[in-house]
Amino acid sequence: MAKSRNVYKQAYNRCLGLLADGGALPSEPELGASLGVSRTTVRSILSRMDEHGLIEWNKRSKRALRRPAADDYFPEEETDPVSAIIERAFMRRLLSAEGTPGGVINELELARELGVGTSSVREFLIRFSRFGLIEKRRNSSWVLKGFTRQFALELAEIRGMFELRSAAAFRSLPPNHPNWRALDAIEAEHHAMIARIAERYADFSELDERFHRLVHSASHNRFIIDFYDVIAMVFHYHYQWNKTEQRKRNETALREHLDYIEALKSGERAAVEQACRRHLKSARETLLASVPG
Amino acid sequence: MAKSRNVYKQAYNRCLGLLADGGALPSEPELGASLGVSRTTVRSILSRMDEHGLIEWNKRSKRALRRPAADDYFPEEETDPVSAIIERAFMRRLLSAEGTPGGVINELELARELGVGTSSVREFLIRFSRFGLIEKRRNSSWVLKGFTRQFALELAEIRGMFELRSAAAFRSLPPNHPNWRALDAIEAEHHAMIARIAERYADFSELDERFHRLVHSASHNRFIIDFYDVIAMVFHYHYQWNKTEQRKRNETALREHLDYIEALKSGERAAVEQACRRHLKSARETLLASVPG
DNA sequence: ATTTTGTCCTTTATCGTCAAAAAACATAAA
DNA sequence: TTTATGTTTTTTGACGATAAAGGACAAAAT
Repeated sequence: MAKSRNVYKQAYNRCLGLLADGGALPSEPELGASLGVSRTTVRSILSRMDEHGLIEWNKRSKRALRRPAADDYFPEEETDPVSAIIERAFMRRLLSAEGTPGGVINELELARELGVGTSSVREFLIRFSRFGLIEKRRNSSWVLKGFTRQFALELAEIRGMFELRSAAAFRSLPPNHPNWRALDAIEAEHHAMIARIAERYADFSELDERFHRLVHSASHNRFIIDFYDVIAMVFHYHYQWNKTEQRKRNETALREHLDYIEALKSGERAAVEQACRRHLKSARETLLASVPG
Repeated sequence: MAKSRNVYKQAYNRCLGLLADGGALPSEPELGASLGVSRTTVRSILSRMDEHGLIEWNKRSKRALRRPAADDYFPEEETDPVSAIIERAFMRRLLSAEGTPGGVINELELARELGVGTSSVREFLIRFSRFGLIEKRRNSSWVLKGFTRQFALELAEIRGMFELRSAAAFRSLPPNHPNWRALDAIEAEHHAMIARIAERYADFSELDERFHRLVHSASHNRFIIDFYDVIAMVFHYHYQWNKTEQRKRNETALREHLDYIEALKSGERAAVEQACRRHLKSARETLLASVPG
C-alpha cells in the first residue's frame, strides 16, 4: 500500500483555518511555506477546496466562497502519521501491566492489532530502542526491559550530569547571545502561569520542555541535546497517565525554574549549581515516587 | 525476497571447524548451543554436511567421514548479514570525500548501488542515526552532518564525563566483585601485548574496546554503556582507514591503560581521576589530529 | 526580471509477500 | 524420566510494488 495521506489531511485542516481569516488565499509557494508542505500537496488541498465549494480556484485567483464548517475538517485521528499511532499504542502497553520486564514484543501481533504493516512496527521499534527500554535479540524478538525504578535512576543520573553541564555553559554565554532574550521570554511565561496557576497548571509540561531544551542548547553538544528526547518522552507519556498531585508538583517546579533562571542571570557559578541541583533533586524524586517497585 | 542465509552459512563454517577437531558431532541441541543457532539451522547444516560427504548422519550418529577442505567453506562475504554490508559501504562513504556535511543521502540510490532492498537501507539509517552523524527531515531525505572536528569534540566531551564517572564507580566496587578478576585478566593481556608490541600492535583496538567496556560496566547505567557503541564505531572505522603512527599511538595507549588499571586497583580517588584524565586527553588529541578541519 | 502556474519526474512511506530462522509440540530412544 | 529426534507452527529478515509527497523545469503571467 502507499503512504497514508496524513500530511495532506493535516495541512488541509490548517488551511481551513487560514481560510476563516482572510477572504482569499495567497500564491501556491506562499501557501506551501506557511503550511510547511510542498506545492504538490498545496495543489491537492486547493483541488479539494474547490470541489467542496469552499473556494473558487482559477489559476491565480483563490477566492473564498464560504466559511468552513465543522464537517469540512478531516477527523483528527486521520491526521496522525502511522508512526505516531504506533508510538501511542506501544507506550500505553509499556506503562500498563503488560509492560512487565522480560516480556517479549511480537512485531506481527502488534502490527495486526494496530492494523498497520510490519515494517512500520519494525522501524518504530528500532527508533524507540535508543530510549533504553527495549532490546533486540539477534534473529529473535524484542525484549522489554520495562519502565522500572532502575530505569528512572539511570535516567536521572545522566540527566543530572547533562543539565549541570548545560547550565554551566549557559551561565557563561556572552551577554548579547540570543539565548538570554529567549530566557527572558520564558521567564515571563513562568510568571504568567503562576499568576493563574489554577487554570493553567496543565500547560506546564510544554513550558517545562521548552525551558530545559533552551538550557541544553547552550551545551552545543548534540548528544546532550538529543538525550533530552528521552526525558521528554518519559515525561510526556508517564505524566499523561499519572496525574496525582499534578497541580502541586507543577507549581513547585515553576518556582524552582524561576530560582534557576535567576541564578543563571546572576552569573554566579555556585548559585547556578545550587538551583540546578535543587530542581534536579525534586524532579528525580517526583519521577521515582510514581514508578512501581 | 526472503532473508539471506547468512546465519546458516556462518554457522556452517564454524561447524566445519568443530568437525576438524573431534571424530563425531554432539546432539542437535548441544550443537545449536555451541554454534549459537536454533535447532532448525543445525539440521540444515547437518543435511548439507551429509550430502557433501563430510559426515554420515543417521539419527543420533553423526560420524565424520573426511576432513573439511578449503572449498567446503562458504565464502566469507556471504556470511555477513545485509546490515553489515550496508554499514561498511556507508561508513566508507562517510569518511571519504563524499561525506561532506550538508550532503543528502538517497535511500533508493544507496539501495540500488549495494544491490539490497530499500527497507534494509532505511532500517540501517534509522539505527545509525543515534550516532549523531545524520539527521532526518520529515518526508524527505537524510542529511549528512559529517564526521567533523566539531563532532569529535562533542563526542570527546561526553566520553570524558562518562568515563570519569564509570572509573569512580569501578574503584568503589567491592573486592569480591567479578570485575576485579576480569581486570586482572585484561591487565595480563596488556603486558603480553607490550612484550611483543612489534608483532601485535594491530590487535590493540579489540583489547582497548574490551577494557573500556569493562570499566563502563561498573557504572550500571545503560545510557553510559550504550554510548560506548558510538565510540567503538568511530574508532573501528576511523582507524581502519587511518593508520598513521598506529604503532606508536597504540603503545602509548597500552601504557596509559596500565597506569589507569593500577590506579583503579589502588582505590585512590585522586589517582584514578588523574590516570583517567591523562588517557582521555591523549585519546582526544589523537582523534582530533586525524579529523579534517 | 521575478514570481506563479502547469507538467513531469524522483523519492519516501507503507504494505503484502515469501523464505530463513526460531520456537513449540509430539514422538521415540536412552 | 530425561534427553534426542521428527514435525509443524510462528516469527523474523529482506524485498518489490504502489501511491503520497517532494522537487525540478519550462511556459505563462505580473
